[in-house]
Amino acid sequence: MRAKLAHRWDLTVDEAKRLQWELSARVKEVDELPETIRYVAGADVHQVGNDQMQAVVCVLSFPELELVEVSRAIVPVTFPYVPGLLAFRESPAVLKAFEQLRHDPDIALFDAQGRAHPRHFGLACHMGVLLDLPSIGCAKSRLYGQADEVADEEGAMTPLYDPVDGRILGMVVRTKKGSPPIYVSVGHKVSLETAVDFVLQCNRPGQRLPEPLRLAHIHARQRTAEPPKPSKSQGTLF
DNA sequence: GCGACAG
DNA sequence: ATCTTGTCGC
Repeated sequence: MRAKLAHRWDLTVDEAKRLQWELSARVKEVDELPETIRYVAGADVHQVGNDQMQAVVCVLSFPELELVEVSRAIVPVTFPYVPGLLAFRESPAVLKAFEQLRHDPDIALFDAQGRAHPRHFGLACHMGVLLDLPSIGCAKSRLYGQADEVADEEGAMTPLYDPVDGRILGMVVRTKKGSPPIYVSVGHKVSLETAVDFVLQCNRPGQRLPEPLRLAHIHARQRTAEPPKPSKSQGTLF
C-alpha cells in the first residue's frame, strides 16, 4: 500500500517539529476501522551498520496471529536520532516496506509512540496519517508523559498523562509479569480503549510484545543476505 | 542551568 | 539502535 499523503523528509529540526504540530491536527482518535479485522501489521526498524536503516513489516492473520507476509526495505540514513523526531529517521524505510506489501493490513502496530509524544504526533500517528491506516503506538519505554507505577500483574495498566494539561496520552500496560510495561497510545483512527484492547488481543501468553511486533523485531534484527552482486568472475573464471 | 530523552 | 558472552533465575 502507498501513502495517501506525502511530504519531504529532508527538513531541519525546527521544520520537522512545526510539521508535527500541523499534522497532529489530522489524527483521528475515534474508531474508524473495518468491522472485521483480517490482517494486522507490525512494523519495526533496525539500524544496519552506521548508515542504513532496515524496516520490516510483518502481516499476520487476525485473530489467529499467523504470519502471512514479511516485507523488508533498506534505506540510507538521512536524519539523526533526535528524541521526538524518530519518524524523520525511520519513516522512509517504513513507508517503502509498506509499499511492497501484497497483503494490505487493516491496522498496524508500531514499535514507537503514537499520541504519547511531546507534540502528540509520534511515529505511529505519522504513519497512520500518511498511510491513512488505523494505527497504534506500542513502545518499550517512555518518551513523554507521567504515570503511576503499574501493578506487576499481567493485564494491569495505568494511564499516562500529559504533564501540561493532564490529558490522557496513552496507557502503560503490563503485558508480562516481571517485565517492564509497554506504552500504548493512539496512532490514528482508533480510540485508546480499542488500541489497548487490540494490543492485548495480539499478545501471546508469556510474551511482552504483541505478536506482530515481536515477529517484526525478530525479522528486522536479521540482516538481509546480500543479493549476490553481478560479478564478472562469477561463472566466467576457468 | 539541569535533567530527560521512542529507536 | 549499537558495541557484546555468559549467566542468573523462573
